[in-house]
Amino acid sequence: MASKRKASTSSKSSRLAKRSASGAATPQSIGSSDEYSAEGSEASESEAENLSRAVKTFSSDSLKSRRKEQSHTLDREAKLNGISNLSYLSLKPDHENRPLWVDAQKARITLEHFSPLANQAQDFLTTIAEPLSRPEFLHEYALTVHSLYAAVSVGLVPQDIINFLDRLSKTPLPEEIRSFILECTQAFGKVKLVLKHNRYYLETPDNKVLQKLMQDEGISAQTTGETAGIITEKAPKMGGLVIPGTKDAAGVRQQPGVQDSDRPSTDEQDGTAKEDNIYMTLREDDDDDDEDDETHIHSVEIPKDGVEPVQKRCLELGYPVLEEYDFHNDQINANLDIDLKPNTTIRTYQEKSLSKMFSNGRARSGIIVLPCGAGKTLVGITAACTIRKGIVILCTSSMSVVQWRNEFLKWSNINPNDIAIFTSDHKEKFSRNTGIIVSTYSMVTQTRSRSYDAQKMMDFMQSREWGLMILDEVHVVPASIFRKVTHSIATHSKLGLTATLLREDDKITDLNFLIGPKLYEANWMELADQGHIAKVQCAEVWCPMTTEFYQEYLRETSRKRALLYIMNPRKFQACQFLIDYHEKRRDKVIVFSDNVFALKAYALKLKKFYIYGGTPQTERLRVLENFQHSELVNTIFLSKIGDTSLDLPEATCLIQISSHYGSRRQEAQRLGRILRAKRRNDEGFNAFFYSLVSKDTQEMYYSSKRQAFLVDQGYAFKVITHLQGIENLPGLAYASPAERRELLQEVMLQNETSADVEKVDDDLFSARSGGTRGKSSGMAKKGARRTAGMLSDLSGGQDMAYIEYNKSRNKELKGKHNPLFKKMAKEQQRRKQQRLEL
DNA sequence: AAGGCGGTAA
DNA sequence: CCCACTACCGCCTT
Repeated sequence: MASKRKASTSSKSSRLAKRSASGAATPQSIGSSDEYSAEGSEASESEAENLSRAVKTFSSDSLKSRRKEQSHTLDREAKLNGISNLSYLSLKPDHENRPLWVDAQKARITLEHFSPLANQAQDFLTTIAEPLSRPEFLHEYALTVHSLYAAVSVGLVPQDIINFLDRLSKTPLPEEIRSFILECTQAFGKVKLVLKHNRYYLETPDNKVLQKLMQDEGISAQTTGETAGIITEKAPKMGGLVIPGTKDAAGVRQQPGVQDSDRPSTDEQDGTAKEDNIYMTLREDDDDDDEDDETHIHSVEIPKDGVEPVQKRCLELGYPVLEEYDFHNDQINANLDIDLKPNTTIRTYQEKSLSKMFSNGRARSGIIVLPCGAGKTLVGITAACTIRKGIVILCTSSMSVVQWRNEFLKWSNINPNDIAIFTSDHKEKFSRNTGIIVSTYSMVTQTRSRSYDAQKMMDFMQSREWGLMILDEVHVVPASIFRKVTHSIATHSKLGLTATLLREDDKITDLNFLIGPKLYEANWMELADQGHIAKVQCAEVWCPMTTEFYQEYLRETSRKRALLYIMNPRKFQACQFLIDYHEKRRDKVIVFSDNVFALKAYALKLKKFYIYGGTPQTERLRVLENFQHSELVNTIFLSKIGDTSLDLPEATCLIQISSHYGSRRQEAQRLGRILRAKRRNDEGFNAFFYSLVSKDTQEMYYSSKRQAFLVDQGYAFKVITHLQGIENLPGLAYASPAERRELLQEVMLQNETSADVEKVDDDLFSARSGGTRGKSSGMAKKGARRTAGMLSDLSGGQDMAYIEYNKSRNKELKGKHNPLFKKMAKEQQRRKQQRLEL
């Protein structure tokens, strides 16, 4: 649940370990300033200062993470000798067959991923614990209050969890863990919010709990009035409902509408079956235990507008309210005529995630976490096809609104008239008595005056009851405004979808009561191994600062430093080289830059198209279209517009040149842009992800922070300190000190006048002929072509103490000018023409 | 079609 | 600890 994975010391340490392991560089090697001496010694003093700071950063990090490392050491030793360092506990005789280590003090669980039982264990662990890091061999999980909450909410009882851990642990389950689980879970899952016959009920099998809650002023205040009073009735028998693990467990299968062909292929079913066995055996163990408690349920009705405060209050009291929707028995809301198309197949993990949602025959609210490109949309659609009531879908941008609608039409048999779009320029309604509405968060949460149509539409949405609300990119919801959606529209259940359930603030835990617990989180590496998403080679390219730039860097206030390390000529060269290399491999390259100035500067200098916020819609589309289909456009530059709100074509290589904040979410999201890549190279990678980092600057720190999430997902970042052959790249930019000085001046000028961005835009590279903002995106005027010829002048080249990365590359790196430029020039002409005509 | 505005991330 | 700061979004109005 609490996917609040701050870039914790633990992740840092594992990252550091990885860096050293890659053999390219260790933190210590930063200390050797030899590399810089070639370029002038006057800066060396301040450099040394900076270096020692860098070293200090790393070492203090490693100090902080000592605990983690210790635990790793324990694990390693334990693994090697078969002797437990958790020596206060005795190993079970057959411990070798059991894959789990349970650390009672930290409530951590370590899974030996090489164990034959690992797969079964992993499924269960992701249900009951928070995955901290999942590299190749040892996976670490944390048992937390939130993760146990999630476990209970998908239908596990405490004894399930204890039995499971006890069974798979190498040692007898520590008493602390046992009591921790019992303590946490006794209050969880006891209270449910159920919507029956259009009324909300707070429901619990434990009358004492309800009594206790009713004694709370905040809650009783909401339940007085004509609806007051506790109702006690017999609990519905599990009749049509199912428990996790039985062969009907997957909610999708209960639906008669879902065809047999939707079943996973046979080998996939094996996986499910194994998982079933675990559940089954566990169930047998405790079948009798919870029988007596659950024969009666006690409930109290809550008026609609009381739901939100009660929910919040219950959480504060330690009784988080589960939301479930008994859609089978909802006679009030009209059924929606929708099914998956017969030939639609759902992948195992998609089915698994949905089975968490529907395992008891009701729809429970919660969050499903799948990496980009793993088919989140199809999960949402299948959920919609299971519930088959009115559906609201909320997205972050109007672009994805259109995509969602298209996906619905593609995967389901929904009548196009039954699925309506509600954005600023589309205000449709569905024609019949129920249907699907796709909208944006901002449309629904609009605080200021609405246009007449929008108001009418909102009234409509609020006047009726919806079966399911799908919250796309659900990690945005904790923002103060967006969270309004969770109660401004009446909906029986909520499904949050996201690839990266993390934020740099701590609001992510709010999702627990705003939407529900995390029902499922996929393992990126596993999906990559199964071929569902691309295998990505991640690399961090360390670019030393040139002397001139580093001097200014040290002089500047932190505010102005960013541009210096982004515009670092060495970084530019690395970027140029990588683009060249990957274009020759026929890769499609996307270059990301947060900084718009740098974005333009890079793109114009390299004569590539770029898209940023100010680029008009038509031009964006044209550039993307060309990038996707034209042989001539193989590289585009994108601002952070590409992070979210752009429907990007498939790329196979991604280069990040500026990323000066430590946003793990952004990093993951960007990586997601290449997860759909299909083509495979000799080493088995589909795609490449480079982060260009200026050495010995703040960027190093941010970069490691940003990578924390991906590292926890099991990605290894290779450190590259030398791009083999870069010195010989024809037309290498900024090869001469004069050019670099010129660039530096431009950067300094930009820093001076950054207030007046427009002005600088216009004259800095004189790349365009006036016009309003955005019109320039595209390319430099023809004629600015740089020629090779500065190669002899590579005075700065030898100071790059690079280590070789890949020997086999750039055999064929003989420059040949791309006809792209001509084509771009034509394009530019045409655009100008168009502008004149308009 | 463009600018104002309020909103978000970090 | 909170706040930087910039770039971006979508919606509404003109």
